[in-house]
Amino acid sequence: MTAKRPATLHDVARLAGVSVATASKALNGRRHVSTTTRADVLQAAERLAYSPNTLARGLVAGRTGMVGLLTSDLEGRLSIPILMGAEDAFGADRTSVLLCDARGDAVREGHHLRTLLSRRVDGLIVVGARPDPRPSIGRDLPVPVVYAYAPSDDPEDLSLVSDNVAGGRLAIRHLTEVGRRRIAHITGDPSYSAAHDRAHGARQELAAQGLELAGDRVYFGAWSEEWGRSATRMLLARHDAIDAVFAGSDQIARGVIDALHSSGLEVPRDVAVLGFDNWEILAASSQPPLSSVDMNLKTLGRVAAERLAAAFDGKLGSGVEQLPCRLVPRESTAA
Amino acid sequence: MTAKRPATLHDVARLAGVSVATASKALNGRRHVSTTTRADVLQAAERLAYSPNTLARGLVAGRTGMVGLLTSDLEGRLSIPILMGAEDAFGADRTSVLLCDARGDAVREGHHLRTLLSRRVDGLIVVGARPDPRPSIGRDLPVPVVYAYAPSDDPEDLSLVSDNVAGGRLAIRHLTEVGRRRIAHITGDPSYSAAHDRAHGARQELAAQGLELAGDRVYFGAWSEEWGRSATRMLLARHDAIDAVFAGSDQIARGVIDALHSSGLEVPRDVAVLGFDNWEILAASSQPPLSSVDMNLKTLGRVAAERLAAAFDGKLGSGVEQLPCRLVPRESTAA
DNA sequence: TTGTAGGCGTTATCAT
DNA sequence: ATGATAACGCCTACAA
Repeated sequence: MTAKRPATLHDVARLAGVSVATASKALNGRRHVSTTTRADVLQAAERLAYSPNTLARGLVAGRTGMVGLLTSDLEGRLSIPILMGAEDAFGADRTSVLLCDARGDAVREGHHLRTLLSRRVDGLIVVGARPDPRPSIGRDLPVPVVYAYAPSDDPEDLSLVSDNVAGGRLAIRHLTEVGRRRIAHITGDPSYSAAHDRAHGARQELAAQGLELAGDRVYFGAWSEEWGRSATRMLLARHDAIDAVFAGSDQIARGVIDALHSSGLEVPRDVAVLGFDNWEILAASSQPPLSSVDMNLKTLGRVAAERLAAAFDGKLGSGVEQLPCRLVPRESTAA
Repeated sequence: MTAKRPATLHDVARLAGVSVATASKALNGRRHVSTTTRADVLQAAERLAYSPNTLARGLVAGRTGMVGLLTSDLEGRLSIPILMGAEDAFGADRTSVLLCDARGDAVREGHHLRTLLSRRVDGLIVVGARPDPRPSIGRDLPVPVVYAYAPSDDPEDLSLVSDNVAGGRLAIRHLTEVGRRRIAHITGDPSYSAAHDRAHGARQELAAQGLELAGDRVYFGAWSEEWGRSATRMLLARHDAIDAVFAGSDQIARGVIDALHSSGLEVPRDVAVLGFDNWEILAASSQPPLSSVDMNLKTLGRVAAERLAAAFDGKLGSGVEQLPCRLVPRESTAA
């Protein structure tokens, strides 16, 4: 409620009747402190509710224990899992995350970048809004930078992305494992490289199994339910014997399910539907619950943190590192 | 990429051939510095790409320019808008936000709290996962605390919440304005005070207009699509002449729409449907797009920041402050 | 107008 | 085992 100045090491030392140096050692568990002295100091700290000033500590250590998370993801759908993964990897007590939302605005991003650097963050994680290459935030920054989800367009930077090709393969493998053979692929905006990568992976796996893509082609369109619905209608109008749809996103998948139901088809009995993103709120509450490919964003965050931590002492790698996706089966593809 | 030590004020001063004190004054625009000296210093700073160390500055100023955002909201649906509002109010360059996710774990929350305090944040915003009173994080904290979305159970704390009663009234007013008279209310888990508040507001406004709740009672259940569906079926089984449903959440609303469609009813022609939360991803991609009551979370964040800023010099208020909701009309309630 | 000196809270070095 | 003391980078009296 009110403002009483927090106790300093000085206060603790004085109360314990020792010097600040001794108090510091005692509190940090360093050697060369007698057991009794240590106890005295600890007790004094306790009494004063002493909490070390991390700022001052950082000043001398040359490390702040903070990393910046620079995102353009307006809803937090990407940045929150990534943040959680990073927190897990760092250990929340040693490293805190400063979250800055650039809201897709380059000016604001530059602004946040300067602020973060002036706060002397130990490292930076840059999260893009879409999984395509994005402009690098610069080469000669004083701290290591890891790009997550959206890779940097500078090959010298280190980027961590989901392996969308493998994700596409994974999707088809799952559908064939549950016995489907006539699989169509409805996906989103063809200007997204991720759409092509997933489609490419799907084709690879189909070919490997001697199957062909149902519906004659990949249905590119938009990342929306509406596109899922209309593409499905187009697909059904061909009167192909479809028994599964691999959708490029969960939103599309919901549209697909919707259109299938409208046509009197049952999911998964007549047609299995598989989504992508595993956006919990959409996938779990879908009717039936939607199987989906999860991009392991939390792992992405964890690995980003690990790479940063490694870079704190040593050097950072470069290039694009692909991380595997994971399949989350629910009822929409039940056997 | 690599680690070259950032320039310090010392470096700038040396390059400009002045003392650090003069350099400091020049850079901070203080008086008693000759024009030429100032120019020299600025130029030196420019050449060295000098960026002041905010930590060191905070150490002497006694203010860090950081606030902690302690959340339990796993998806960021609440905390991200609140964070954005806070950023707007503070001005992102003066104040940064440390986001910590307690993941609904009291131990982790205490941990984060200690970390934030030891980082000497200037203030704290606590965001709960559900809009019911939550345990206070403590009375005698050294910094001002504002609770957002979920109020503190300690009346001495300052809490900012959405006015759910007014939200309920708003919902009914909108539905009657588009000509509906037989309005039912399907809402979520009755253990949520927000469910009762919204229902209460709805009843108030209905009474004020001389109307009665259709369906005989408020349908409490769960915050899920599934409940929306089954409640709607129950409702329709009564063969009342419903012409609108006010749903307690967007998820419920989607279930309602789904069940209405299954019964051959058209939205909004036969039955208008209004949601609550205005969760963009759900509301906008619904079929038809869902009108919804928005809790103005961004405003909540902005006001939280304002209250904190006011508390930095002066004292913080207490009690629960209710902020108005806003209606976002889409097609599901079109006239 | 400019520079010197002290202090913010901590840690680390080096005497004692 | 303990305690001065010097950093860390910055700001601000106060002196010159």
